Amino acid sequence: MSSFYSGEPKYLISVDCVIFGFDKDKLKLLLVKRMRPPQEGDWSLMGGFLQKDEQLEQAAQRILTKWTGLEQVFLEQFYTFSELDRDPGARVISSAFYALIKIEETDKELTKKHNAEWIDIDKLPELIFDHLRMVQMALEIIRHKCRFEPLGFELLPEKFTIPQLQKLYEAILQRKLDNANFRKKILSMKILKKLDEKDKEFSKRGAFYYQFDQVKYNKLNTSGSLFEI
Amino acid sequence: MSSFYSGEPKYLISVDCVIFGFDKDKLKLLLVKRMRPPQEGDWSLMGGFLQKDEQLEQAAQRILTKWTGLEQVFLEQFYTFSELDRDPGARVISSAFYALIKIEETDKELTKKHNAEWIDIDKLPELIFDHLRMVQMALEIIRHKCRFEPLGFELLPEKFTIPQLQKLYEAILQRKLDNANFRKKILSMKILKKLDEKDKEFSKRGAFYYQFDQVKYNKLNTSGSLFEI
DNA sequence: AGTTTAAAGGTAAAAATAACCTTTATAGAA
DNA sequence: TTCTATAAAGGTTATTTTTACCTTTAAACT
Repeated sequence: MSSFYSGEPKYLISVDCVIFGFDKDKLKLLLVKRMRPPQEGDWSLMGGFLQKDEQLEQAAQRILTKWTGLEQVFLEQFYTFSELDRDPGARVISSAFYALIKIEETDKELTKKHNAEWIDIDKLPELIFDHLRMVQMALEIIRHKCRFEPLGFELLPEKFTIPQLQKLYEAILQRKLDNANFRKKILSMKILKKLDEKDKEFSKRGAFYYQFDQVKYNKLNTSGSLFEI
Repeated sequence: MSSFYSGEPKYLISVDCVIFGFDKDKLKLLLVKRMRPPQEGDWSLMGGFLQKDEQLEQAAQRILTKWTGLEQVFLEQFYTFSELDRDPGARVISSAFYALIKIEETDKELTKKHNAEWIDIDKLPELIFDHLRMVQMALEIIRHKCRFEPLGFELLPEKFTIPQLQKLYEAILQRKLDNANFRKKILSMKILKKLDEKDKEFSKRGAFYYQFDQVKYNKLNTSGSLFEI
């Protein structure tokens, strides 16, 4: 049956991952200093070639795990790049994914071992190939998407405070939000579970910890009304 | 330099196009009855293999032109499908695009010659491979996207009436809209140019024709305020 | 001239948003 | 022990937006 396709060209396919994290009120990106040619010493996203027994999503997961130790994280394909000369080494079609992860859950040893570093989103170094374009496209998408889907919680620890959540949205959306109105809005959705424990790191009074309630969110979502910041 | 990549597997890459049109108040899809194996006689999206000298976007445009005669239309990549057995004939990675086109501008001869037909979106036949999944994903995306970007105008003739535009949005969003409120909203954006010509096909009074004003839209867009239905 | 119909314009209640102000809990200083 | 400073959290009000629904209008056809 494959004879119908004989004669058609074949291509190398790679997967590149734009990995976002949040730390100290800043949106960060996990980048790696290439330890091997081509362009040894330059910064790049983490990537790898699609293997015969896997699909793109699995390859992306494999790469993410290799660099962070994490499994089961928010990981989505967003575009496949195919410019003829995007990789000067060969014609490589690259499917790009973005991941939103909780930095504190990553395997620091692994990150260090692979020469990867968390870089502030507005202090990016030069990146190889079309990786900067990938980052920009991913940013644009999550900036839009975070307003309609509960992405924010993917970047925070299991337990977080409302002010922390607000800081995260301010970092993603690049603008100040009114704290009273933000609190009202997020609490009115009834998708957070209040814990009776406080975080006193940032204030004397302390801020209550909350947890995202996936079950309540699913109900909200299927009932038609939707999450919106 | 390509020696760094030697030993990595290569794949067939195809492009599939989900082509949307709008006619008689119905959202439609251009589908084709396969004239050659595999699965001869079955319905499918229009597709083709990525050629050596082109990138995915160009391949999609080539395929679109082949079946409709159109160039310069709204065409966007939305996902790359890579399930191991998605095509029983061989391992084929397929990048899927959706197109929004004005049916009346298509080359009817060409469509007919290639055995393609416009099918009502809620009367879809069985589709080969994972093409139904592609259609569903594309639908989901344009349903969301049409609320924030002026996609609608891509599906209507250059000149259209407000009631026509409303019918289109009702078809995409699958719900009735209040005609007075719809009119107010769309006109308040000031992105339409009123012509002094009426369409009297659907009412005795007749409805004024309007044109989408891309320049005004760009101003609206860059000035921060945004299109929203 | 009267009837019918969709287009187009208008209005008022309700809901959501935005701006801003007040109170509260607590650590650390006085 | 009391005072002070600060961020958290709650409250108030004006403004804007949305929603539902009603009225008028233009033109074809009786």
